[in-house]
Amino acid sequence: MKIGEIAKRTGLKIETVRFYEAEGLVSPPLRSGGNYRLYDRSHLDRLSFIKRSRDLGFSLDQVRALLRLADDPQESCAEADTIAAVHIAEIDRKLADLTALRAEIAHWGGTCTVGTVAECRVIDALSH
Amino acid sequence: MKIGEIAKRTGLKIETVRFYEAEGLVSPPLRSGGNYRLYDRSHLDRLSFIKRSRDLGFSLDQVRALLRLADDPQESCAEADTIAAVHIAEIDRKLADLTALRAEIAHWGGTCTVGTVAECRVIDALSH
DNA sequence: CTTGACCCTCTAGTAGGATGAGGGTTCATA
DNA sequence: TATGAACCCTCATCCTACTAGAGGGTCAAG
Repeated sequence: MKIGEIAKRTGLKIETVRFYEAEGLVSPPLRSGGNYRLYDRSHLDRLSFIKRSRDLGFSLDQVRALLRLADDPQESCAEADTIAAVHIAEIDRKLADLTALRAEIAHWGGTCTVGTVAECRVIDALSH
Repeated sequence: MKIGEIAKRTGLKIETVRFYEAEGLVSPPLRSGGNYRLYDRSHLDRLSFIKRSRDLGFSLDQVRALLRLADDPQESCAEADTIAAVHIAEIDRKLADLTALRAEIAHWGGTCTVGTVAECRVIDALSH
């Protein structure tokens, strides 16, 4: 299949598929006579794996490591577990940060649409 | 005061202070005979405002808009309210995303440190 | 033979800085 | 007077993970 179809099937953009190839995350596919990339099932699997990992918030470096592991089924699962655990910890930290942020901004009280900036709670909160 | 001191007082890095100047968020300060930047109280206030806004997650473009408003106290508060409301909505969206993510990853079950990649729940979940 | 959909490479841009090279300044101390 | 440490300067390059655009080639249908 050509790049447009694999993009549609994986949910990636065409440019992103090419980008992943340039980054070495997928091997360069064969080319047609007209120099078009021709993908097969294994590319589809690999790109889907990447897409899914990215959707779950793993960084490209983490994806790289996960792919390396997935490529070698004899390898121990420990490293994959560690990557997942680190990622969960990151998510929890971000959740805590955002929750605190939301609380702080919400604490400013409702809107104050009627007044001028001079009495604006938003500007005031940022100034001190 | 020189850039090192204002950086320490605002909690910004020296490079970031210079970056904000290059971006037009703060006006260029006076220079000493030796070409050092010399800041005064107004710079300190402005940079603190920026730092606080950034810490609360506003983008530099949002900060720019907030600064413009803060500079003109006669202006209506409505725009500042809108910026804050948009930001809260963004935070809520991110919170929802991260919560869903966390649930999905947690759903993989605990770790599987003992096995090989072939039976690894992490790799398996990413493959399908 | 042309039109439109698709594909190619290469370059540059995005946010918000971080890092480093290669220098100049200031001030206290030897 | 020299010198060393701490501070400052500009300019260029790098980071993540793409995205957009220029300028062109390919292919099938009508």
